[in-house]
Amino acid sequence: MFPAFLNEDAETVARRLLGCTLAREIDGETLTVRIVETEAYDQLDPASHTFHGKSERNRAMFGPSGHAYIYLVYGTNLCMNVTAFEEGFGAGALIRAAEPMDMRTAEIIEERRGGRRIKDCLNGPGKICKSLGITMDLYGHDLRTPPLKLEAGSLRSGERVETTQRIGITKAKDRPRRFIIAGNPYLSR
DNA sequence: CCGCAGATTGACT
DNA sequence: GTCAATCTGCGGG
Repeated sequence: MFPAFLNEDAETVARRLLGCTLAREIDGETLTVRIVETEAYDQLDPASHTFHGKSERNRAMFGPSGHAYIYLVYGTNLCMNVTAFEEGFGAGALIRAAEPMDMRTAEIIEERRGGRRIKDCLNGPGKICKSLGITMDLYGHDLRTPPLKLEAGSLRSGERVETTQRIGITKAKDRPRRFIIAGNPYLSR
């Protein structure tokens, strides 16, 4: 089932994406991972790409919710956001870390990443895109449809959400807009 | 184990 | 020209 809360504000979406899954179809296989770390960004936030308004690069963030906003950072890394809120307002949640849902997914990712251990393949936004083969081809992709589908999910018993400062940014660093499943082994850093 | 610098593209307060 | 929502490899202890 596709999540029903994506029209909410960025913080709510980021928080509620924890436990949801992403199913990526690639090379005849389906890789399924579960989101364990996110960050909220929106138009009112100095650290957001949408802070200074719409541009060619960020236009997906201003579109309807539930689509992929993908961007290049540091010239070498791609990162993916799930767009949030309503069309016209630039908001989304950066997917920062995930865990594999099954052994097969873990094995294929390790192979795709040249034998690197699975625990070092999904613990960072750039690594997720690389491990799942997410490229600019999927810019603006509707996450209801293959080859990249977002599915609703929830926390398991005993799991709880923790809120912290964001990571890797220089502006508005202090804002507590990072959400994690506390203690999960696949968190970044 | 740790810390640091290089990579490499595109947007533009 | 500067700097970015990062990753990786390398060198030192």
